[in-house]
Amino acid sequence: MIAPLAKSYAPADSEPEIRDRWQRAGVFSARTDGPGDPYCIVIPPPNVTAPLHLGHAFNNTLQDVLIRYHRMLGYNTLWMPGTDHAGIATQTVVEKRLVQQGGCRTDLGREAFVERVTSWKDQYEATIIEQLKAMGCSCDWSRVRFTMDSVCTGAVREAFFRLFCDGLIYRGKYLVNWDPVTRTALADDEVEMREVDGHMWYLQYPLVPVDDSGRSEYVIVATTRPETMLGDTAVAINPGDPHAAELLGRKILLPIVNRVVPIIADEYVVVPGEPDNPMAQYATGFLKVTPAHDPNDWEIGLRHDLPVINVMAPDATISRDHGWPADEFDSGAAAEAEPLLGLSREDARERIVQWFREHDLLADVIDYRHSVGHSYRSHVPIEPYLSDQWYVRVTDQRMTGESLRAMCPDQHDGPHPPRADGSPRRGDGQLRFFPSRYARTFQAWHENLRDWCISRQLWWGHRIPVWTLLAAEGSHIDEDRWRAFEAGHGGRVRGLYEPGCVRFCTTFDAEDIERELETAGFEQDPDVLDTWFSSALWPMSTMGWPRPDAQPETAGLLDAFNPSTVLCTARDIITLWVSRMVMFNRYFRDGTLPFTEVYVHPMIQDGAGQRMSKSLGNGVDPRDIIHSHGADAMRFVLVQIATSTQDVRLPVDMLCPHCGQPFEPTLQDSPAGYRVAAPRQTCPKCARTMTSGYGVVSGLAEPTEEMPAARNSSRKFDLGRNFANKLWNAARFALGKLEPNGPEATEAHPHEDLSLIDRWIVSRLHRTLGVIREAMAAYQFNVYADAMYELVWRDFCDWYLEAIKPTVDADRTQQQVLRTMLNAIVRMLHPICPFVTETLWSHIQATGEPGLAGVTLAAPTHPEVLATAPWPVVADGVFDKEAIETVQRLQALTLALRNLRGEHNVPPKKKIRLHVSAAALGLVDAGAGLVQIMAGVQSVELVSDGTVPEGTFPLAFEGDRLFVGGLVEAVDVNAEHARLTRVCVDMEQAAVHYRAKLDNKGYVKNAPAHLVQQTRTRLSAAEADLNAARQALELLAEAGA
RNA sequence: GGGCGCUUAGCUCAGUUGGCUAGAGCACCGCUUUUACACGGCGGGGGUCACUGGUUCGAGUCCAGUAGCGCCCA
Repeated sequence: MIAPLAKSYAPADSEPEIRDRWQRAGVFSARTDGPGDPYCIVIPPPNVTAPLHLGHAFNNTLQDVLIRYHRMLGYNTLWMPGTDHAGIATQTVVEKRLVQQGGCRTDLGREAFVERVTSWKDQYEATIIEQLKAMGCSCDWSRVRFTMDSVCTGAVREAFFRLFCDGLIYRGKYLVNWDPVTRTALADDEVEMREVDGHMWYLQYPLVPVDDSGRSEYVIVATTRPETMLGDTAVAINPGDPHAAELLGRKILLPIVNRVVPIIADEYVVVPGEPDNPMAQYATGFLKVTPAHDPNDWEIGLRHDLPVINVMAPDATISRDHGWPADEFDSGAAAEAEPLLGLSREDARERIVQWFREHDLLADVIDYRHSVGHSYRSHVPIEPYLSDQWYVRVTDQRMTGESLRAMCPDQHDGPHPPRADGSPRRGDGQLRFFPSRYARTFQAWHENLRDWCISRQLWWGHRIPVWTLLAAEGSHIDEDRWRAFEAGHGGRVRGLYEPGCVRFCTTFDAEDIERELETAGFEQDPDVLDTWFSSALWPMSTMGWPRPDAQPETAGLLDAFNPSTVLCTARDIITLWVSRMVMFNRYFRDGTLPFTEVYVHPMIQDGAGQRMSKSLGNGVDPRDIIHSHGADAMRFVLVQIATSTQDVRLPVDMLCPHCGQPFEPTLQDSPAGYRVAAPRQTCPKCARTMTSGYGVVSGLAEPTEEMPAARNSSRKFDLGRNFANKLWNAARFALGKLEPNGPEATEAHPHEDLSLIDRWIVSRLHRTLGVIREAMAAYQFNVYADAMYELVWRDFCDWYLEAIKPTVDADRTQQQVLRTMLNAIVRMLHPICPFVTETLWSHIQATGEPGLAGVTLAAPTHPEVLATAPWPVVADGVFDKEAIETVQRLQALTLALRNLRGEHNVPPKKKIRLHVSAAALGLVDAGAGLVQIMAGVQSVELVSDGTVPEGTFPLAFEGDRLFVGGLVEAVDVNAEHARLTRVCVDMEQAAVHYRAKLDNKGYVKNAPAHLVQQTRTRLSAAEADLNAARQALELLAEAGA
């Protein structure tokens, strides 16, 4: 019925069938009325921009481990899957393709373009889901969400409307990262900082004279962007500057435009010669302030209420039409600026510098290397550009205060900010970070928060649900009429009335109102919302908020699973995302948190230590690793490298698609300055060519039949593959030893009746379960993986299976221990390696009932599905300290004997003879044959003191002298002399070390008594072993003489 | 400039309240194709725990400083 196991584990033969089994059984679907406490994880939704790479595989593997582990522990689990529309990123990739094909977004039109992005999204959403399934993720696949599907859209509309009604959304001026080529705003993370060789220009600005003495006075400002001087509205000086007192209150006559601007005092200005500030060497003490074209100057402008003069058009040419006061031209003051109009930023800079030079106002120019933000799309420098944007007032105490108050008190530095009404609220103090240091990042972010600009000049995203009517030139808007309109629609629409302008925000499902508005001449805002707006709602929107019962798949979810248990993410997103989810969930759900724990895991880097990224082209597709090593191997290694401190470097190989050989790819520097695999690669084995992942992503090398895209791999995953195979073969062996058991086998096997090695392995099982329990409570994934490696490979395979080989065939009780151990091990490994364990499960089930006194392995809810099996429970009484200690001593003796065998090159099959003292004989007897089996010992005889058995070598063990015979035909005196000398040196060093400790009066006086005693014991053991080895050397000398 | 990390064997990394002569995997060197496994078994070599100082009976671990690397924020 069940085919015998193949000689080695072949993941590709198992994985598809196992996935089908899970799918058919439907065991990952959550039930809101399920038994057990809720345990819920909401997936950080991957972008639909591109397929997942190993960084995502890492993130999701850890989530799956948590989910599977808690499912087996009996929690009512939900892992909510889904994807993110990723506004600008996705729009950019699609637009890039369009341009490559000779098209253009604006030619296509908004609707057709969005359709195109949607089909891209459909493709990659499917790919991502397929990747997650291939990895074995046990998400609830009946509930997949997308940030722009109808349910999530409903949440976005509701949230926006409520914030709008509550006065938390407003419209304002904002400096955006403007890309003048594509004419859109960019998010901060889409701006690439690049080191640029530029200049620092020192410009002289004349002071407006205070008297008519005719004396010329100047201040000198330093700038890297002289062209922005056209928009200067002040010159700032540090209030601590010695010159401040005499200059404050004076005015500057701005050259070229002849604008009179004040000298103001601001702390931001760097004082020349200031120690510990590298900028001080370039500073003049005077800062030109251009609020419309520099973010820092914008802040200064706000502080001092300065005019804002924008001197550029959206294409970054100099223009008088976008905020430059007309009277400066009308009066003729700015006449000298007129020739500059229409020039590009670069040309204007040249002309302006030339003007200063000609007028003898250019004090100096020096070479200056600095970092400048560039558009990652058009690669031109970003222009900070003033425009109208929508904001969320996150600085409001209802937002940022609630977020800070959510932090658990021991992770919050100082007392929580008080709530206005002083009353405690649900969710207060419940949010905890792992590792705890990330709480500081979270707190610092909120304490320095600025309002959140949520509008984006894009087409792909949630369109802002605001309709605007502007009064026509010279006419008025009948405000009363629109107030009546608002009142007549029962709270489904909300107005914002400004002079010459009415805006309406509508709620979800208000298409009738929207049509009415459009008929009346209102236009919907063309912008879309920042992607993070919908992401911030993700823990609620996926569960159907605000109308969970409107569709069957979300009914009841919100009450059952919000707050979720833990959010798993990398640290780069704590501020952008975690904070906003906390603010929104608390705001909209009466203080309820989106999750109570945040686990921040390390980042996966490539072999050069660079972060793995979709756009960089250094990402490795998890399907490549699944192909080369199997999903379990990948997962095991990922879990094992999930430590709490270090990012993980992953050297990446390429696999030749022609001959299948792995090799290290040739690297080169990309234009953005990263180490990447050259687009075209040649196989060192077969000399044929292929394209790299970077080649494909960058478009520098299109894969063809002769030059296909190569898969990646990494030797890092060999460990996992070997481990899965090891388990497979251990199971194969064990299954061959197990006779089907009858009802009698499920009877209790009293623990004290078991043999030493059986008690030992069950004790190791008990201890391992404890280690895993503690590790998982603290999110120490690597400890879990290492504990399983140790239990399976070292304890179970190396010792237990070898030890029972001579006895297990005839010993039904031992078979029951073996059956129980195998069953427990596959359960315990299942969360990390679900495929190989699930594959073995049916075979293990077929051998009968597991279980021992004190060891409970309850039946799965679906007998054929290991994923539904309960976690093993081992009673504390089963732990046998004596068995652990005795086996440890026997292992030490075995190791000493193996070492001796190794030194003398004794063939594995050759048996040796052991002559021991009474004390050692007791130990060997307690082992009931363990040493004999493990060290290839044929006979053990008692030897009386002082006699040396014929043809033997002495061996120091626990201070005793044992003798080993049958090692070799003829004694190699030199080799043995060398070995014994080495033992003497080792033991002497040890003795010296311990003696020094004990000679230290402070140690004996202050250290805990048990440690001092331990040191004494170790000293005497080392001394005894040293003596034994010395005597052996003497004997050897006599024998050699 | 501020914040958070990191520096331990040739490589990639563990080492949780200070306490075994500092560990693992890979790589390397021997031996080994033994009826679970060569994706294996057995043995071995290999480290001034970045550097300097301090606290302590005792420091890879705590404190201060120095150097180098990385990330986040400005």
